[in-house]
Amino acid sequence: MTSKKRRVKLEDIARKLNISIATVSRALDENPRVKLSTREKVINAAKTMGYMPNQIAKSLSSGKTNIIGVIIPRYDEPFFIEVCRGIDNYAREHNYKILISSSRNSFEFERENLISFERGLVDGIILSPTHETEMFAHIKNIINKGIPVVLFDNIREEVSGADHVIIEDDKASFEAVEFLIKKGKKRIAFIGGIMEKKVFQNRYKGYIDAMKKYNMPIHDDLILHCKSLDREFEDVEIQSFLKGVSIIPDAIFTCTDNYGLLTMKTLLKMGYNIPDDVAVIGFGDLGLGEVFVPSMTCIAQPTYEMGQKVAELLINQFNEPNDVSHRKKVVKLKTQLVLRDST
Amino acid sequence: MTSKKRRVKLEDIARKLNISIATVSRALDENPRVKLSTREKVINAAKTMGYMPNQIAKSLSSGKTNIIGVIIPRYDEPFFIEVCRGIDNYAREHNYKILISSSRNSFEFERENLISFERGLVDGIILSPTHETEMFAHIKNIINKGIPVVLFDNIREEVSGADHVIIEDDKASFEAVEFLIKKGKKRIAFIGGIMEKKVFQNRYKGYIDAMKKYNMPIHDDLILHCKSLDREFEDVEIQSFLKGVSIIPDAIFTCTDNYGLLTMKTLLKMGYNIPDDVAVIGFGDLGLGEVFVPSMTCIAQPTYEMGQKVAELLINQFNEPNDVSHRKKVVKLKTQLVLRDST
DNA sequence: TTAAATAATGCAAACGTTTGTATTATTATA
DNA sequence: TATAATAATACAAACGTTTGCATTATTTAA
Repeated sequence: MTSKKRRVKLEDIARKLNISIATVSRALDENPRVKLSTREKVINAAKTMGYMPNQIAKSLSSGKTNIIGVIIPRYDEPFFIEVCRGIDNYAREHNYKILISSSRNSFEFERENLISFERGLVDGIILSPTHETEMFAHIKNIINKGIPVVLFDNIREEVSGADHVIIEDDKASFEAVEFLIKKGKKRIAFIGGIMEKKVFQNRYKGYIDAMKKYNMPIHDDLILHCKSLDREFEDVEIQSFLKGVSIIPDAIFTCTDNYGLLTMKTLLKMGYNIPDDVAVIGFGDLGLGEVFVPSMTCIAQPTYEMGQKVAELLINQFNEPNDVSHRKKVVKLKTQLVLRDST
Repeated sequence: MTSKKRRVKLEDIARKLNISIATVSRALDENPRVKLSTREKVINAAKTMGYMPNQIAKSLSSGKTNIIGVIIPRYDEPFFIEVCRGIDNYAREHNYKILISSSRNSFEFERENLISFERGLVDGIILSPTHETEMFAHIKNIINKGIPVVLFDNIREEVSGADHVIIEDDKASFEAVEFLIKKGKKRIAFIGGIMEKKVFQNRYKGYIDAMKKYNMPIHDDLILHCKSLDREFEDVEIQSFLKGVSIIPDAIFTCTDNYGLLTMKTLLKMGYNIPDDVAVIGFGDLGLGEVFVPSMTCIAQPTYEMGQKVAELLINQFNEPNDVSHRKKVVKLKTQLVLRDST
């Protein structure tokens, strides 16, 4: 077993064929400057010698890594994974790879991740800010260094120089609540998440706006801003909310799929009939809403498309004159109410 | 707005302080060879000048990228994401990043991904082979080039030179079926996946072994090897299976969480009571088994731990004498039957 | 006070490419 | 056949680090 570990490099091919490294490089690039016969010789030699270009050397030389850095708050949320899938798909079609890292819902980790991406490993960054992220200085800092950035989902503050992709959260929840009202529901409860997240602010706003527009009484008692970040505790919180309400709601608008499912679970266990006693709507429509019995009416987000859009914007930035110090594109994606058995 | 785009590099610091690049490099490395006062001057200058090391140059020079390549068959399966989370966690603690790519359930993509990882961007590779993967030549090829490889989950053939991490699939399903038998179930159905996947072969084997051990009649009619790779079609397949069975089962052992949930959904819609008419067991225990009503008994896999283990093995390989041409460690992880309302 | 020992720093090659410019080889033109 | 034009190739710097070895500065010992 001859342990020939050394990688074949351009130099090896060059020496073997008695030509220069530059010619080898250009031949493999199909550069018309090298004679056809030479090119063929080189390509053949490369193949038989098992040549593989060194990506790192290429990157150092060209100043491009063809890697996109992606920072998401967490892995265990289908929404983010689906966005990543969209990013990956678009990126690969354009010859980019993606390097995902999780900020674990922590501003500090987000900052660290961003800093580590400043080390030249990535050509640009896609970021979904944490709920803890209040100051955007770390992001602006990156932008000032000339690294393209696109933000999505939970953006509390518009950042000059970065593109933004968001969902029409307020409009979506307005419509969902309006739908419940038009169905004749009188006591519509709201289950949302931490108000530090812009998306939850907006979804709450949509709820309030719809209620006001139709002159529905707003009971604080029917409103829960879920504080947990962990499924297990969400469950506990929702259970104690539902068991403690003074007025029994006849519909519940929830701000995530998971809130919706947990709500339905608890309602069923409490003996309520869905949708006759209580109707439930979820938000997201990733995965299980369709499988649950009864199936759950959801606001469907174009999650995969969001990923694609985000990647598209970033890659466009790569090709723009990098002088544009105040680029700022905001893309709002539409949602759709998918009706199922829970309403 | 002065558009100073050029990155600060070691040379800039060196020039500013009138010292050599080598000293700057060593100072930032806290190398004791440089005088404390110099080191401090350098560190200060680096900070005020906003120096960020160039990862690519570092990698080229050191021959290490500190990136681990991960290839999974698909993103939209919580199992793989959870494994990745485990990998990421362990990797980060050891100063590695992970670069995930999906083979999209295609052998061809798997091969392409592997080849792209041969270009020196990653220090090692973690791979979960596709169901299409029959020949392991592409993997052996990588190993022969001296790139450390660890395989997990669906391994049809042991690959000399790579570590393996798998679940005790056969044992797990044996125990689950045994549990059903001891509960007095007489007509236990089986819903598995494509038999090209080793994991499904093993889970089927466990079912058969248990049935044989307890002299239970095995009806082909009660066995479904689901062919779909897509949730939507899985649903259709399972529905038509359940509606078409000649004997009504009193228990169904299913080989994934999703099969289990879809089974329960269809049973409920058909008017059966779970678990009184039919008991159901799922496999995986990621996510929704607990939320469904009734909650689903599952075989729980140590998925996150699997990721950690896989990463650990790979990183260990990095530190081994790279001469070991026939290393091969096989790690089998234990499962646990989690009892819930569906049985 | 000088040689020897040690501490601090600098030089330059190496990592494997790309690419502008210089050089050489070949063909076309007169 | 000499010369201009063009085609093919080679040279060498650059990308930003790391690191073995050489050199210079400083301290210690005699």
